[in-house]
Amino acid sequence: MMVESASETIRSTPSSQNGVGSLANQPDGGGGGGGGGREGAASGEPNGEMSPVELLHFQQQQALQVARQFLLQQATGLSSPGGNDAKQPAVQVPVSVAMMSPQMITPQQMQQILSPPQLQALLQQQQAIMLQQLQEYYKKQQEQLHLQLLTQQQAGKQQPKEQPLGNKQLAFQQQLLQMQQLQQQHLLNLQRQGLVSLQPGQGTVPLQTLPQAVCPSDLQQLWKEVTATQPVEDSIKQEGLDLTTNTSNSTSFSAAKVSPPISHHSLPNGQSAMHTPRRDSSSHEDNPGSHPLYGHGECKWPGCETLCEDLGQFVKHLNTEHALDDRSTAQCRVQMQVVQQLEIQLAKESERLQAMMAHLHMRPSEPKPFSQPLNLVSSATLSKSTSDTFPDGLPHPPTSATAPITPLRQGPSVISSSTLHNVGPIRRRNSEKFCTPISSELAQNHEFYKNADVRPPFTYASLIRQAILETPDRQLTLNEIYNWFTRMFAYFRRNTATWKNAVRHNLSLHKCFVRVENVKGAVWTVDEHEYQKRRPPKMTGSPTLVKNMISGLGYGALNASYQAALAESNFPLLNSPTMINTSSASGMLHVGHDDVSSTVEQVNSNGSNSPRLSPQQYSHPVHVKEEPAEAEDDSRPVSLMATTNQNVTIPDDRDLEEELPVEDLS
DNA sequence: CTTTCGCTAAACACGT
DNA sequence: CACGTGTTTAGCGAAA
Repeated sequence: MMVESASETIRSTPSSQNGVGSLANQPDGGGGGGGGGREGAASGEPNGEMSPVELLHFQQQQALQVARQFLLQQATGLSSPGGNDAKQPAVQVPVSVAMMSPQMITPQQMQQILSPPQLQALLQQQQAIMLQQLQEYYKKQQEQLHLQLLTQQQAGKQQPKEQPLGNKQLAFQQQLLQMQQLQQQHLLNLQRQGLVSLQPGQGTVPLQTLPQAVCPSDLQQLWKEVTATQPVEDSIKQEGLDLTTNTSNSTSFSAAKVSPPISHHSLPNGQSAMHTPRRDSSSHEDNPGSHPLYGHGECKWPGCETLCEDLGQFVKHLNTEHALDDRSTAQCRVQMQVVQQLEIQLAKESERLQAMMAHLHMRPSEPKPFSQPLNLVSSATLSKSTSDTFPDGLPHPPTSATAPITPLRQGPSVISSSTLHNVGPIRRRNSEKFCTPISSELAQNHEFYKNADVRPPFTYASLIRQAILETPDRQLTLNEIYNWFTRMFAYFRRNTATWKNAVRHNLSLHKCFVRVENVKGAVWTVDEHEYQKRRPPKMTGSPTLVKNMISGLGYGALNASYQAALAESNFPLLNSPTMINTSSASGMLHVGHDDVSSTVEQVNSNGSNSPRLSPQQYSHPVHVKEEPAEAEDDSRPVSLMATTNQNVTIPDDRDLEEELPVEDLS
């Protein structure tokens, strides 16, 4: 009797049991009380033990919150300060999209709705937006205060009598001061995230402590040096020029730039029309009459700052002063380096942010208890696993790092319906479906899963298999499997009891996992044959088969061998469905297409998924969502195209099966 | 509506 | 006895 409710009950209880979950979110629950007193904390409050990292996280979080509030206000039309909202409308769209939705959706949901890269993009976008808004807000506030102050002063002059006035003034000044302090602080925090674009002109902040990265002043310095240094031997010539074009936009540095491209579609709730890229700080580029290197009446060529009355003059200046010569190319190179550095920095910081978000948001503030139940993670495990992780992680810079160089990171752009479904409590089967491209998915996002506490969209079986296949000898002990899970997925660093049980359960339940006695115990191996067999349980031969295979089992059949091979080599490409989908990537496809094709269908229909994909395409699939009937139909044709080869193979699954088994232990 | 699938929970057996 | 490993059963929810 109890049993029945057990699962339900358990689900909810655990969270309380471990309590950790909720507490973790409000780290420093006590600190929370402290509220705004980060300064206090910094100066060594009671909990002076708070590690710098924690502090920083906390600060960041707060800064973000402030920004969010402000944005909400704006979105609500309460724009407080200045009445000149000329630009507001443009901003509002993104705001509503980027900010509001997160509010309505739990972070967790977001995680599940969006594919990792999307998430990344979204996060960054949000950050950028918030930062800009924040900056503007501060500016306005300051102006307003100044104004008020002035008014007061004047009033005071006219009626120089009571002290209340003096008091008022004082109050204002204090307010102003506070404002500035606050601003400084937030901006500082933001800088730490490497996202603020400080421009000499507009930065109100001293910014003495820019993290490790380049700070504007340094930059200027650098520029001067370069400029002074004159010609560099090996001028890059034309190529350099081209590069310039690419980088040019980065003049204003990351924040603003990074996000726009990533953009907004793919937002679950409303693909709210178009959003004008936020302008604010970088007004160029929206205005046809402007130039990325021209702003605020001066030339923005690094280290230049020459005043130009108008665009025409500027252009002239540009052509004369910054023509294609050694110096310019050298500067260009420097700029490239700068940008690169910033990108790296950005990647790092955003990764950190993700981790933070993942960590802080894990608890479902939702009525519906999610499967997320506990944060069992013993700190011990955590630290351990993380350390484990690092070695791996280090070599390759954060996923995002690689991407930024190109216009944007890989943009998955679309939300897979499957993912959408994930939203809820469980990701179950869809994972199954999508597990198909597991290796590729993993390959693409492993960095993400490693650090973000997101449940991977794969079944235990497929994960186990992946783990095993990844090893040279295709065999693992139970413990090694555990380790693989924790190493590869942040998600599995918690609730160990649960998922370990599930792993064991899967191992013994599925025939595809074979236990082999070994000298020093037992190891588990994968019987590919069984594995593939398993998927299409009922549909043998039937026409549906194909479809099922494609959708559900995808993986197994066709790619088995590919998979294996790929897996062996560390699941490098084998790129996902997406690619196909895109077809843009046609080049690479040949290898994986089998696999892909099988998967493609779904992908197409769902529209989503994936990860990497070519950015270009990205704009299209926007609306995806899930349109059952049509989507399917659509997808079909498409997949066919992609699949042609495949179809040839598919006709007889028998064949497939026979083929597959090839390399494993029979 | 039924079946299948995957997940979680839990009981139990065994060996160390 | 505690713990890890395996096996098995049961119930639930989602998808087919």
